[in-house]
Amino acid sequence: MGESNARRGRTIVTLQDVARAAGVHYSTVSRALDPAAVRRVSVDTRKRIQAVAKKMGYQPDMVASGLKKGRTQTVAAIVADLGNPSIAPVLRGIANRLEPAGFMSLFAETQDDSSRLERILNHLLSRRVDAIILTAGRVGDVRILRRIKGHGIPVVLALQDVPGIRLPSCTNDDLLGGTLAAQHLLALGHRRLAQLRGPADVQSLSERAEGFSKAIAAAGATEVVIRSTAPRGTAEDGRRLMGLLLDGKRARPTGIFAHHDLMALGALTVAEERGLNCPRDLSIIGYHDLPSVERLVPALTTIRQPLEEAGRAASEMVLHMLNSSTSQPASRRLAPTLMVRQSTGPPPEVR
Amino acid sequence: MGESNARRGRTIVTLQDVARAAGVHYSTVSRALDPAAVRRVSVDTRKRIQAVAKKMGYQPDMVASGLKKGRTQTVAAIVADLGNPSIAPVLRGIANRLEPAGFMSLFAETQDDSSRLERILNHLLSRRVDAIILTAGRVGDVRILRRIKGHGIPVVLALQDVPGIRLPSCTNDDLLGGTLAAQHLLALGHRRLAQLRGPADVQSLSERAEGFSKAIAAAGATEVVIRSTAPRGTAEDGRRLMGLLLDGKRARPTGIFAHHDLMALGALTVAEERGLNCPRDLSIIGYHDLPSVERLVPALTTIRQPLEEAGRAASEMVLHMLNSSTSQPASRRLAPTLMVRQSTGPPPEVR
DNA sequence: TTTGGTCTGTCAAACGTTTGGCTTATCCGA
DNA sequence: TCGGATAAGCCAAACGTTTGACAGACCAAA
Repeated sequence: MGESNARRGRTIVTLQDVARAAGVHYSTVSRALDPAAVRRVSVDTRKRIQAVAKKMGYQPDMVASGLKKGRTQTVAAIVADLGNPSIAPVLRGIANRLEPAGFMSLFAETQDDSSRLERILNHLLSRRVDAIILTAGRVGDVRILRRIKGHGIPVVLALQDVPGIRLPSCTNDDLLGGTLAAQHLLALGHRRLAQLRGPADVQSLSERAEGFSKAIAAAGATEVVIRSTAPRGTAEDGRRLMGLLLDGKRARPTGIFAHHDLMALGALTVAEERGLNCPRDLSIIGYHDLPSVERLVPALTTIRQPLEEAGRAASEMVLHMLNSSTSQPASRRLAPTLMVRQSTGPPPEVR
Repeated sequence: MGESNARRGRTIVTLQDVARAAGVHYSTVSRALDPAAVRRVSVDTRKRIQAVAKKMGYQPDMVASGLKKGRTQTVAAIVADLGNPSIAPVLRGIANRLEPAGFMSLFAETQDDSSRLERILNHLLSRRVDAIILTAGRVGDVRILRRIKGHGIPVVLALQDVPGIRLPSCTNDDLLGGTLAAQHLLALGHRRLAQLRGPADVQSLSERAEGFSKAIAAAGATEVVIRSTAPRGTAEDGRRLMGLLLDGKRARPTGIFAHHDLMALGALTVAEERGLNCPRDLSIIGYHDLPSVERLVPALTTIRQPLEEAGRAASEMVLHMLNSSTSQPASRRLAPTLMVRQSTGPPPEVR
């Protein structure tokens, strides 16, 4: 044995090696390098051993340590689609929060495939990751999650909720997002408003719609409703819905809330094509604050979600659960913020 | 001991447990479950053990296995910036190629921070990943890479090259990309061409420029060169450079090659602002084929890089190196393809 | 009956840590 | 000088696998 190391030319320095070089037992080396085990080794042997270890380039073997301790100082975040632009900031938030706490974050992608999710989870469990963060996926399989939860390691959700199982989660407050959009337009003086909806079966989107509609109703303004086939939330949908809206027989609304920046973009181009100026003739507000929309002409007013914060918050929950295995932390809803730019302004009748 | 498992309520089923239930020695269970160890256990005990293992929900412990075998069936891919839209397809290519070969892919992000890269590499090594793929990062620190390479595990580069160390890599042929752009415009009849350059210190970008210029020179056409301060490759840069180009005293070029789709977008808006129609008055070609540019008006002609293919190719190299530890595989350059859409057409003088 | 060979399966030693318990050595006060 | 406390470090048993060596059973050939 040890063959494979030798064959591959690895030069693994073990506790044994350091111990031999320092003239002590290897358990002493282990303790000398473990900040928690102070008092078991005198200050100067500790110093000496540390020096030797450093000189020899000793790196603790997390695999061996993991086997013994049952923990590996690793947290995995699983996402459905790495191409989703909302994801990178969340993962960054996770890594940046977890690293100072002594945990490495590793990421895996399910590609929206439930069987792949299962394989990933099995692998991670068998690699003894200390916790798992599931973020922004349509996770159909509650059964799998139940098994993981039963396994005893912390599982928290970020940017999503899974019905049918009680897991701490950290989501964006889409109700508030819709409300903010409405309040902004109302405050500018708009009285006829409309929304370009995304897919209704996504919970966060129906919350956006609800928040928007309620705020309008509360202010006594009117909402023009578009009847249409189910949208998917793309720029094309934005064009299509905006077309329907402008073709409608009712008085044209002046304030438009698109459920996604891309839809807002589509709507903007249609408006321009028809000779309507934004924000002079109508105001458009998007959702997500995609990286590019700030630099559009006109720069898009939109709702920004605190994505890094979501990752951080999820990590806090993980750390909490790792420390006190008893209580499950409460789920959190994060408040989005309104980014006011050039695509919204007072309606024509006010000026 | 075993405390931590119990305390956390984990129910880890070990070989021992299965062996007890099946009434055999645990090493027999190990062999019964190892497809490579056929012939060491009779076909019916094997069947029986497999059934018991399945019923008990046995999952092999990769940590223990990793400790014993020195391998963990895991490959890590390290990226600089997960927000880069080119990255997700590469990672997908990696995961999809490696999974059928029995390896799990895990991802980590350096956030373009060299010290973080070092921490990540140390962690991964000490977790005994079997290979590392570095993709699309500005990796300054050759020293670190040398150490990893000396460690004996396969390291391959995807979408980047690191000068100063010989590592197998898998990059896009930007020279060819530039050539394709030029040839397309020349074939349409354009004789006055220009490029909107990205940062010159990025090797791939200077290759694009070189491929473009050489093809033009070879065809005897003229290239209008823009003098400007260093661009960063954004939409603003596109606007700025296009502005300079249109303000120039020389005859306006009709074929424009932008080094990045975003620059092409910026250029397009400037052209429209000045009343120039694309593709009637001038043709614009971008680079990258970002997800959105297909649905622009006009849809952008651009160069697509085979990103998934890059991930796959890098994975092939890894597998090759894992199997035959002797030879280092040859680096590969992948050919980009031209995506012809509506933003290019024959120049005015030809029609 | 012995010899030799194939099949199955058991034994036990690793892999590199962590950690409770134990053995010394040292020091202090009586 | 002695008993006892404390400090410092050694010992060895885990953790859950993998795997070479070995043992017993069975069969065929001699």
